[in-house]
Amino acid sequence: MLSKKSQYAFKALTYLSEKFNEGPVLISEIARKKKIPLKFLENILLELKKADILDSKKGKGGGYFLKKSPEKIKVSTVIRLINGPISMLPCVSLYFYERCKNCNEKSCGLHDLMIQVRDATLEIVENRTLKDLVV
Amino acid sequence: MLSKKSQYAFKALTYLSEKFNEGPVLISEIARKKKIPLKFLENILLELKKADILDSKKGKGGGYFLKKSPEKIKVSTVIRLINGPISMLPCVSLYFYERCKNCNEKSCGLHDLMIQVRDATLEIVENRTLKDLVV
DNA sequence: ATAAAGTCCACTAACTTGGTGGGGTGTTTT
DNA sequence: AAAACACCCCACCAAGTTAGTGGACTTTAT
Repeated sequence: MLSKKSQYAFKALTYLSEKFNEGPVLISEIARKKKIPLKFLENILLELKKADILDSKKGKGGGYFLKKSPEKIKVSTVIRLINGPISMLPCVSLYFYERCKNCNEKSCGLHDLMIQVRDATLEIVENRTLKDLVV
Repeated sequence: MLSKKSQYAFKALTYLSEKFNEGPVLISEIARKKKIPLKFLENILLELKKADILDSKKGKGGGYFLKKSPEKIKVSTVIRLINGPISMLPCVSLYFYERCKNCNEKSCGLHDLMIQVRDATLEIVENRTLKDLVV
């Protein structure tokens, strides 16, 4: 399941996608419009900034804005950043791989199955962007 | 991600699938062969029994065994029982549904996307059984 | 200078995960 | 009948994660 943090991140990013190219948006505005706890949102946006997804401007007239256009930001990128692995097992993860102890991956039925699940999921989230979230 | 508990459950169930129709298997045997902490495994097997997946026999010659044949036990059933929801959002879950507050499901881009992910995942885990985990 | 707005650090309550310990209950064998 | 066997059940625990909060600091515009 996606954490609340991830859901907040997507809400905020969707909002910023709608306002893309309209200049900086206040954290407080996003928090109010999307009903996200202000201080928590602060952390989230900062994290997205450090990951090069958002940029910000301080002082009057400042705020947050998308660093790239919405169709260039993949859903999978946001999930991995805020939520963590997309795979259901570490031994099957592309970005968070850890080998299975007590299970040789060559002959593990669960391993093979979870690769299929991973690929089916990636097929979707790697090919959708913030643009697709705006309806 | 699947919890360690879920991974243990699948290891144990795979082992019991291999020994299907060979009579009861000791918890301690499963624990030793699959390297699962004994007491933890006890809890897991009991839970699987209460869910009608396993059955058990007490006293000498006792142990655990599959209640149905391996090809009748779906992977999805086990995941839902031990791990919880398969969906990435509560508002998209078939078995653990909770409505989204602050997000009308009619017009939520993330909602629609996560339905696609859910269906792609279900397509796999609903159509695989314990039999498929034995290689 | 002052106010606006993001940055950073540290802390916390509640919950979940991954266990462990010990006694109780039912079955089989002797 | 009693001992041995093996599952059943309850309660507890440490560590980590989640979902925040509070307060001081820095940068920028006017």
